[in-house]
Amino acid sequence: MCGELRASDADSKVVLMGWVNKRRDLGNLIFLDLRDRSGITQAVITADAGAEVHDRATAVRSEFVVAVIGYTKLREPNTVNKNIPTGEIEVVADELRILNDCKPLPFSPSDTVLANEEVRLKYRYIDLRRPELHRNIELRHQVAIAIRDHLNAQGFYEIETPFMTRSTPEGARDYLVPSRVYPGEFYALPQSPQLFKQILMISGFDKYFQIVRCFRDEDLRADRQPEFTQIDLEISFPRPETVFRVVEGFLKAAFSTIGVELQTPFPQMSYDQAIRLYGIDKPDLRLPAMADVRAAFARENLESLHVDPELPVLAIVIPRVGDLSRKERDELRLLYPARLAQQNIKVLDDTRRLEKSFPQSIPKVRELSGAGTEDYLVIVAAGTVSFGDGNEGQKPPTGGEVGGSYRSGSGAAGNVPSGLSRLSMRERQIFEGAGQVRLALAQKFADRHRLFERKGTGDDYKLLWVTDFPMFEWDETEQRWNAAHHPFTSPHEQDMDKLESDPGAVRALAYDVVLNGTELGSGSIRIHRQDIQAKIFKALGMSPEEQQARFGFFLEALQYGTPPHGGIALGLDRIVMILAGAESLREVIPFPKTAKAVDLMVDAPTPVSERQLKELGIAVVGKKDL
RNA sequence: GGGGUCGUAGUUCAGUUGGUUAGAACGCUGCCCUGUCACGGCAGAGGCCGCGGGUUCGAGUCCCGUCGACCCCGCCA
Repeated sequence: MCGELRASDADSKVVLMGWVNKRRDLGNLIFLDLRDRSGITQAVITADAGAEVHDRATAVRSEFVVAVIGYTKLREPNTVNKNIPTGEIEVVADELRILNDCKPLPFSPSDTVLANEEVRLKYRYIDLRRPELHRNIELRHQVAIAIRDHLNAQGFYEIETPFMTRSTPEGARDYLVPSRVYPGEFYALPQSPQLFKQILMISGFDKYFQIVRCFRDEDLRADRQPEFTQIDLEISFPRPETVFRVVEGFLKAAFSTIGVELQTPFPQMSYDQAIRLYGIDKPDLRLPAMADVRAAFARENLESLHVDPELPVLAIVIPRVGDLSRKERDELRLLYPARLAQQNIKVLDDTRRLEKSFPQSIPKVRELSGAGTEDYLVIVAAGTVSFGDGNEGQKPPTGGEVGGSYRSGSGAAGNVPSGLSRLSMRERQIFEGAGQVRLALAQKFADRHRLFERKGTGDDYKLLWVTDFPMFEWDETEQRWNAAHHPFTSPHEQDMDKLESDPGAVRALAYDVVLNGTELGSGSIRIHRQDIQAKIFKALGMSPEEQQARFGFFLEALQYGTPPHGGIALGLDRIVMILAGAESLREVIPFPKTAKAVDLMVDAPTPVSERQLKELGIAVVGKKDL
């Protein structure tokens, strides 16, 4: 093939077939760069090949499909091309056959500057010829194979589940498929095979996996497509660690396809710790953690800064950025979340001025946060005075003495095993606000701190498990508790008694695997007992009728000998994206959709004929008047 | 649903304060060229300035609307 010939192959007869990547016509001497999926080889057409071959070579253009018959020749030392693996050799053509011509292209796979993504997506088949996309698709294949091999070796069965099904309990909107046989009724495409895999456990297939397409009708992002691929698995009789070891095993196998050796087991961190140290539930461990530096300041100092001394004062350290000018800092503020002002959260970014005002404090801050003098230091803290608005649910209490806002008192009892008090709403806002500032800064100064650069070692990839997620989240608009993961997630045994008294304190046996600040996958130990399931539904405020209507079949199944079970699902697209070093999922999916869920190549979705609609019993209403 | 960036030749881009003939590079067409690899040289073709409206003597440029691509928030494990 085109990318395989080396100096050792000199002087052999070869036939190369491929696309003309580039033609260089020097008159009586013509070079063709021949490309196939393995790479590029230069073919030479000299006068010796005869007039007919020469004429054909003259007629050739970019992306013609040709066959070159000839022999391999070592290049003269001064004509070797060091930029390509086949550069020491070339194929001297005796014969050239044009297998197919090619119209002038909207853009060329060999272009160094990429065309607009709209054009690339419309002519996806041309864009896909680019070696970079070829590499990504190959990588995807290799990763999938490595995972299959690993799971197969561990005794997992790959089992398919239906695409035409009914809604599963994830919270996203469904893609619906109308039924001709039952007009007015619909299948739903699975958001995940969640219930089917749990049923498989009930059926005794105690190790299941599937590399499977999932569908969610939600707004898209660079790392979200409406259809995406999950590595889905479920195990009977597991502890969370059972699942962790399996995932670590196949990720290790997947990463070894790019020559990276991962250290296992991955570190673990509770959700609570993640919020406190990183202000987010998917921490990027490549960057330093935040530190509460309240102790570095005297209470009066904080008060003089209008900072609430009862709440965390968080130092964010961005290494090797150095000091910033006033102008730079002003520009940075635009990057901070607008919410901070509404929530009355202060960002103190003028360290020099702080140092002047509080000469003893800043060295202590540096000590507590580990910030060197080369590093950029920002402090995020809760403001005491609300300027005008600040109306965000709980106003900071007026008056001098400021307690934590509601709920923080109850947490001090120490009922959380980590020994930390439970986060109040206000504390959460501060941690999360600081976490966002931290990420914004890290992104902005990536080329200065250089922590995102790849060295090609396992250090480039910081993986961890985040555990002990809260079981429920409070839904402000609906004024009720929602399942944070899904309603079949098992609570911690120690927290069972709080299901009714204090749902917000119940921790779930749920876990995420996180890589460099990206959530790769999410799973849990499931509920296998019907009585506990009923309690959860009750805590969620779901009536028995509603339970029956949505999950009746499953609740029934639970009662027929369900083993303890649990599992996880990981986003294959995201894994490959990170391994490929790509910025977008579209770079690792052969036929992706746009941010508005349109396939520009086939032009989908489209309206359908009245006849088709009628047969399905569907009438379209609310078409935009045009 | 909200915010931002962008839309000019096949492609990537430039286009001054609103001014008369809208430019460049690559690609394309023709000619020349035996060591190129971003080949080189000469000549040429190629434009609904996304679309619709407005302001103006005059709009690629200003205003309003609309469509599309991308990024972010909301939403989504």
